[in-house]
Amino acid sequence: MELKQLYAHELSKHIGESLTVTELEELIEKPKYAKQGDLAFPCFALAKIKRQSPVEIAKGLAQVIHHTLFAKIEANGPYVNCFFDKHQVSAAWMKQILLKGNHYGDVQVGNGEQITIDFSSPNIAKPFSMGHLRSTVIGNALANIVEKCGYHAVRINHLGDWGTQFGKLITAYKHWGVEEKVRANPIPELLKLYVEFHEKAIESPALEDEARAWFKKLEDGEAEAHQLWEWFRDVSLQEFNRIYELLGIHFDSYHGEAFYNDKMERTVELLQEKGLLSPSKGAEVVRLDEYDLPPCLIKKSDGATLYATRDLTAARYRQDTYHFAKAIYVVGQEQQLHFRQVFLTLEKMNYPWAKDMVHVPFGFILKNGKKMSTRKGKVVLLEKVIEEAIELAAKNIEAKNPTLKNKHEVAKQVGVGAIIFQDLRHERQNHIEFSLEGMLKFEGMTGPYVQYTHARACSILANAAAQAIQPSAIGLTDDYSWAVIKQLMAFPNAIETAFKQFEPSEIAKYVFQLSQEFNKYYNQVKVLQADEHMQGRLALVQCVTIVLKEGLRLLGLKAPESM
RNA sequence: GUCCCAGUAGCUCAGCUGGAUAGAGCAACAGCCUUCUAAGCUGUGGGUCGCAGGUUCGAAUCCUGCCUGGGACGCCA
Repeated sequence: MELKQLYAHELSKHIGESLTVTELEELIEKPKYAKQGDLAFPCFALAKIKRQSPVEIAKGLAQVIHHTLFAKIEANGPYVNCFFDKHQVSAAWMKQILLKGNHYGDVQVGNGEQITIDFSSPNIAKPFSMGHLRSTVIGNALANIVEKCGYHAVRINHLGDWGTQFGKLITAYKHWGVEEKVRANPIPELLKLYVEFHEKAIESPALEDEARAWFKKLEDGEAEAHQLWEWFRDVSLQEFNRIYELLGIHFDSYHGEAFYNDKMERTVELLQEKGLLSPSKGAEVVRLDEYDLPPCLIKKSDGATLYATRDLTAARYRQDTYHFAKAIYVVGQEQQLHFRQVFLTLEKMNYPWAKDMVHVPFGFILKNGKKMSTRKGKVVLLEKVIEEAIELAAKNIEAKNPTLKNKHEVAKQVGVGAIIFQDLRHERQNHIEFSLEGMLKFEGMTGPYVQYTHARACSILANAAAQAIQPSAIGLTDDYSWAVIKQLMAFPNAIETAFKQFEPSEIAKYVFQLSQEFNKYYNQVKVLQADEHMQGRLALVQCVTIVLKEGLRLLGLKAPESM
């Protein structure tokens, strides 16, 4: 923030060499209360160096600091509080936002380098549950944020499309499957078959052998096995795509586990060549004793590879293909150990890019304080919840704005927005207690609240345009505008923090706060009132729509102009 | 047993690299629509910041120990 630099610079002129400008900048903070100004410099550190009372130092500094952009410098106890010239600063910032439009807040840390983001990654033939929602929504937001920061995002859906379960699935299908049923209702049918297999296998263990045999055939590329596998994969993907479509999320790659099958051997060879492999209880592992970690398992005792092998292979493939500057994995926190092992193994393989691997873990969705179990069939289906949210949004529109055009589209945007926002407003590491109620809430800290704020603002702009009134970045000085301006100024900062911490909730919190300030403003100030400040107020409103829309976009929400 | 994460208002959560009076949203109660969309705004009540020590001018924030909850810990992913 340039004003902070400016303040640090001005302070530095009177402080001398005891603290550098950057040190000062780090000390300067944003006061808690508006009465305390726009920036505050606490004098404790200085007091220690100069062996003077901080209160005295503050008093002294307050008297000597002057700048045209500062309206007032005030000593308040041990703090030197700085008040900006609202007229000048607000005019300048509004002008900047209007000029940059949706590029306001762009942060140039990246320079077109690629960042791969591995997220969503559902398992074929299994329902898309609430649990997958987190990875999907967080990953997508991170991809948007990363792009906002100057990188190129590669969205990768690492599908769970391989493994012994396909042997079981094929076996079950051959015994009890009906093609038409699967075709009509793929995932539920396939899941039913999968469950049936497990039930029957308890009584007739021969099924397990059969399943193993089918999986072996699949691995050997036998025609029928491969054809069935491909079919299961296709129909599952079609269902997933329906959900991605609803959520407005797309991927650049669907290379899942199966894709790496023929590339695994090379990874094992490389590990061998580098002398990292050691036998252990019949298996092949990479020891990580020096890190005080359990070994990374590469090959089972029967010679088959494991998921660590697959992740190592995928990492190498992605580096070769995309030359990523960072490779992000949006995967649940229960896999933290696994990723540490994989990343350290890459490091032992001497890949310089091993340091660019990052696991972005997130908490579970809990039900009654416990992890939701897929096994017990008590899964809540995401699609159902989305549909319910859309329906509720439609009902609201009917009640509150029945003449709205494209009702259906808006209902979709609002319903989906509620669900995405409900997830992203929480810090990703925290567990989330599953709450249908929470996802179907449109008031308070919700997506619809922010969308509604945006729509209200748009409505003012539309009314103004109808009267041929143009916004103009004229300075505003009242407290309500100023609160909004300050919030607008904080946008780039929110983005930077979100990027540095891989934390979309920073943006969610930000757009909510901006909405709050704007709604207060809206309630207190009549924008379209013909006086000399009207065009300035209009500019403020327009800035708010720009920033809200862009913030929502980063989170993956649409911003309808009316609702 | 070892390691990781969390414990703030009745509920769900903020609180930035320690700083000035502990903050929202739900829920409860009381107000505000002849005026730009009331999916909004205003007000009231509600907190030993898990417990105990320590670091210092100052700790919800940093360190140690303990308690509670969740998770991970070799052939599943």
